[in-house]
Amino acid sequence: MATGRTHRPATRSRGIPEATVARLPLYLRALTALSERSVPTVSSEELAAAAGVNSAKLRKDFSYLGSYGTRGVGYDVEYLVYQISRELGLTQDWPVVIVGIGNLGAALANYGGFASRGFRVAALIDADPAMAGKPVAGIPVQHTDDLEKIISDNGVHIGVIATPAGAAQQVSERLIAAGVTSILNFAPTVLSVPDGVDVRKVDLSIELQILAFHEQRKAGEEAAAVAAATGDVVAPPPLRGSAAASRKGPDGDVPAVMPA
Amino acid sequence: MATGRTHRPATRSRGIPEATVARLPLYLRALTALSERSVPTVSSEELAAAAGVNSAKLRKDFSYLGSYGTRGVGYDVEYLVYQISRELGLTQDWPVVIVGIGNLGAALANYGGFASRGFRVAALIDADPAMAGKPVAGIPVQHTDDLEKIISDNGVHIGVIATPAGAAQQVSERLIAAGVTSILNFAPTVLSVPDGVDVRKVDLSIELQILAFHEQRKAGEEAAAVAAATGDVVAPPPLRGSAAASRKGPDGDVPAVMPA
DNA sequence: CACTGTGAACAAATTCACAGCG
DNA sequence: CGCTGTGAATTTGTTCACAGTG
Repeated sequence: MATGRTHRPATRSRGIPEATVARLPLYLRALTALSERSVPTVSSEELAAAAGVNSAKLRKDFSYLGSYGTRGVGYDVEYLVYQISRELGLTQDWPVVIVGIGNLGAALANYGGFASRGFRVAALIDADPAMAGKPVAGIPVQHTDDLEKIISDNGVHIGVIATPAGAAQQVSERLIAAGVTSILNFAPTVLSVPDGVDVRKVDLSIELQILAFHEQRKAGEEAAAVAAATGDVVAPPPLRGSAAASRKGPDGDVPAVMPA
Repeated sequence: MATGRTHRPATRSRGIPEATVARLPLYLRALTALSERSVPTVSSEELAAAAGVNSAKLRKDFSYLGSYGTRGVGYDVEYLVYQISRELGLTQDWPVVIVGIGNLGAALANYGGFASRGFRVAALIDADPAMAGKPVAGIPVQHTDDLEKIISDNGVHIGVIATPAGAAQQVSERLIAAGVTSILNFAPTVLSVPDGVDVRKVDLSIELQILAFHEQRKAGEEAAAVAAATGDVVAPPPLRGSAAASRKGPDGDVPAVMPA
């Protein structure tokens, strides 16, 4: 849900569906685990279970990559690991910079999963002069002033923004001007970037809000079940403020279980 | 991309599309910013720009909530803030526990955006006895042994897992047994949970891999553009291993720009 | 015979385009 | 007139179900 498909609108239809791309890392992880256990082959059924999807979807996904399975047998684990890695571009090493070395930035720098799969933390950058030189996760923090030089010296194309929201847009502009074309944004802001730059965002509070929505709905359903049994009219779960006077809800005036 | 739509498969069609739910927090954030600047009304166009979506989508999204706008004018900011908050269940307070107080867990605990919007960190839990009692973000860390009691004493329904991958499944089982029905999972594993439990996952390395895919594609396109100009044949960007002998690619044997 | 690969059916999400209201 | 709200068209994603192959 992150990338605004900012760049080229799928020029000549050749291409793997975005939804499939988003699942490839999942398959890759499951396959890597199998590989470590020296499992030679998997069926679509088994692999799908391990990746948490259904097998039809997995087979369809793989069909976009090519015919890499063997009918009656399944997929060769090692071979698939290789193919997916290559498709994702993980056979090369991607230098990454992290900008904003606060709590989160430090946590990201320390995150092991980074190095394991094709990514290398090339530099840590922070605006606080007091941080400069201090090592975090074994890498000395550098000052924002040198951002452009760091990017170009290291040939960085992928940047991670873990700054406060207020700084994110400006940081992204500097990153992009210096040559970054993919950004992973942890700051709770919408970045506006030129075409050709991909942005994905990770936002704790958005995820929690989505969970809260479903959680509230569950509470509503419970109440409805009870009410259905007792014949009561159900009021929407939380307080409904004074405002909601006389506006139309989605379906007229039906006393719905969900807040109208 | 996270929730496996684990629970009830949209029982009686009444309901807001998942894609819309996922955008409501985005709108809410943009609206909150406007509200702080005391802007009284916004058009769908303006708000859409602020939220990083297009205006048709925004209007369609809002139409699922009801008719909250005024034709010729736009939307009342305060009123919309209230309606969306209510829809997302943010008019009530959600106590949340964070399990796994390592680098990431600590960063999450310190994250301000938590409290701001209806969420309250009710407890921090870690398996390391040495951590017990130590305050993180002003909250004393408690030991995993007391997990069940903490959950039920605080009426927690939402849990955040920031443990190592190996511990995540077991932690989720304990959380669920104790009453949690929504989980935000930062551990790089697929959790398997019973129906009725929602899981959303946040995974740095998956996001980076998706970016790498697009990044690689960009490199390919550049090369293609150059090749088109010079008449060269283009080889797929990174090394292609020895394995790829004689398998079918997605579209026969066309010498494609993208790795076959 | 157990599996993959895939057309065809279906469902969800997005976008278009405009009627209709304030 | 300027905007929202929404049917209809389109695109994207998922699932079904089975032909075909090792």
